Amino acid sequence: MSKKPFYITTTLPYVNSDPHVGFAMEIIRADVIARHRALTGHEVFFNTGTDEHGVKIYQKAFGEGENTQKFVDRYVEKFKNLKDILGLSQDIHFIRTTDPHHISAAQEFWRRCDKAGYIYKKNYKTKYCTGCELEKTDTELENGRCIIHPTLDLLIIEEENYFFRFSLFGKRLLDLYEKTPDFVVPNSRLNEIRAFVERGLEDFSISRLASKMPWGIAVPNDADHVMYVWFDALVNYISTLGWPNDTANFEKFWANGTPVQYCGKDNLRQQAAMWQAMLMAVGLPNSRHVVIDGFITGEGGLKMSKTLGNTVEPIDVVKEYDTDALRYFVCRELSPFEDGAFSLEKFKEAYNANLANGLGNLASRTLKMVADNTVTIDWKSVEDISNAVYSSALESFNIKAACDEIWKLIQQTDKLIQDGQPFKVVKTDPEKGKEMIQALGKNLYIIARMLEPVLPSTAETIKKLIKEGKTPESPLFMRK
RNA sequence: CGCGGGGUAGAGCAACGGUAGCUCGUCAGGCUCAUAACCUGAAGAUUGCCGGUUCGAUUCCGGCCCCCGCAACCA
Repeated sequence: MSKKPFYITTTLPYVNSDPHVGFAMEIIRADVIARHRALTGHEVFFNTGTDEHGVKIYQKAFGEGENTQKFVDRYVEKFKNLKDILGLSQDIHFIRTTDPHHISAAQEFWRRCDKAGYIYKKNYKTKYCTGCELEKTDTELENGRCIIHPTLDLLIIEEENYFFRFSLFGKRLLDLYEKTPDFVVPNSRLNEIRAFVERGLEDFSISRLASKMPWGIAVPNDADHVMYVWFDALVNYISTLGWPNDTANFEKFWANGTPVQYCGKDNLRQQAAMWQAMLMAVGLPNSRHVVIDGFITGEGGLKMSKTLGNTVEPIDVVKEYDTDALRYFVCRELSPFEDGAFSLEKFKEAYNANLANGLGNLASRTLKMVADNTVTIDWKSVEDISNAVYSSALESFNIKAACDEIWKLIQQTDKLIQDGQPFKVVKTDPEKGKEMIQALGKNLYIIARMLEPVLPSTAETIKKLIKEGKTPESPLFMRK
């Protein structure tokens, strides 16, 4: 039986700082979807990587007196380490925008865009603060002045940039949203991007002067310019597949697959509009789904910030609680599409209630009865998951709803034990008692099967214990 | 009239035109297989404010107040 191709990617985090919990959430969720697809007969191509060009990285490396390439090489390792820290799929693809293949792919993409007539040159005005010696964007200004140097006037600098004719794609983008209403998930974000496109699009700049900022991919046939990092970075979604050279993988996973892109809500425009217009410009098929995550906020729903001291480092959480606990929190305790608050207090509460007391305790009590009464669990009979709510939730990227379904079964099984009291029955009517325990064991196996995409290592442990008829040597999740 | 999200029990969330549910916490009872875990029950909400539509609105419409994020060349 040939497997259906399935492609999923995260955005590429920018490597100017350590991986933060928001990206951890994004990639864990993408991993859950990827694992679910792999478990349901798909051949999965799961992409992530690092975005390594641009002025911020150039400046930061410069500021630290380090060679830019060495600087990014060093940071990339931190992102590659996420694979183990977060328990990601072993076969995840990791692309760097400094990979030679990606560089040539981005240049080819540019050429095709240019050839199709969607790139042109024009003057571009920037605001420059002589205090910071930096160009400023409007968001970095207050009352038309630099926040750090409010007494200085800003210099207006004019330079030539290449622009992408984004303005020509409004109609086609709206058609795309119209034709595929689940193109952007959730629906509220589709409305948002539609409203944005309806308001009218402006062409955007896609290059920078190499004399000012050399850390970028060279623009074909113009040594004076490098690509603006957005243009370069977005191409990774297809360069990772080998495009334009390896068309086999591209055809299979992108053109004939259903490419899914996960991203944070700050990336809505880039992923759901700009990138889609770029694809249209070169005549390539659009993505199939763009799934938008909310932000993780700190205590009290406030933006996480170092000064407020409400930041949470994923690696610290994993050190104290383990990978699956973090995966659990991200998948079930945070809203699947809206902002959600992450505090250690909340984390501990959820951990104790649902992993230690809920899942872990149920596994302990069930497995104890199974082992003490030497009951053999007919796990093969429940190998297939036939829970429609669970499956359709995962297919529509509502991981939380899928998890709720698992915890519903955990609760039901706890109640089954309480109501039926098999531990008592087995003493007076062994046959009937064992039958009841057999049913509990099957339930636990179903729970483990459903947990596989979400808590892969815990699921594996439980399945193994059931098959061997053993009890856990130590609690699956120690109470904290 | 820039855009979007939100205001529901002590806290965090869910739901929906027709008795407002869940988790944590609190109180009472039960069970003992289990990680002082598990099960049951109780207390606790005039669903931000005002008006409208309706037999009936928390849910639809209008207005107002408050909170948060974004406002594209910030990668």
